[in-house]
Amino acid sequence: METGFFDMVYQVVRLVPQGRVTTYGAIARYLGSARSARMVGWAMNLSHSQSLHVPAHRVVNRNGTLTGKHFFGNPEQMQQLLKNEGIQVSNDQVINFEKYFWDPALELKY
DNA sequence: TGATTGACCAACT
DNA sequence: CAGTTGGCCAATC
Repeated sequence: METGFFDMVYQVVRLVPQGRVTTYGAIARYLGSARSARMVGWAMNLSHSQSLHVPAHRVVNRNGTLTGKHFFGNPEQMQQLLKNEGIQVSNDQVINFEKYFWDPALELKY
């Protein structure tokens, strides 16, 4: 098996608990500070195209902004999914982002 | 096959 | 304070 960066990204994102969110940078940092957060967004782009079960709506940028909302069926889809998990979103930003933030480096630690 | 780009982030100018 | 640049990996042109 090729242990590509993308595969690891998918693994981590899949482990994000419901009602929690993480960031591109946090994932990238968790996999190795030498990596870059750009790839995480790339992986998400591919994940939507392919039939991978990745909750991309739980991944936002470090500011808590829904940068990838436009990549869902409808831009409202991402916000609705988060809201459905009990996360309030206003103006494309997660309310109390720090509170819902799930850092793999802290929570996962593997 | 080389160059470009892409859902980011932090540092620098 | 806003715009630019470097970094990193993989896919697309």
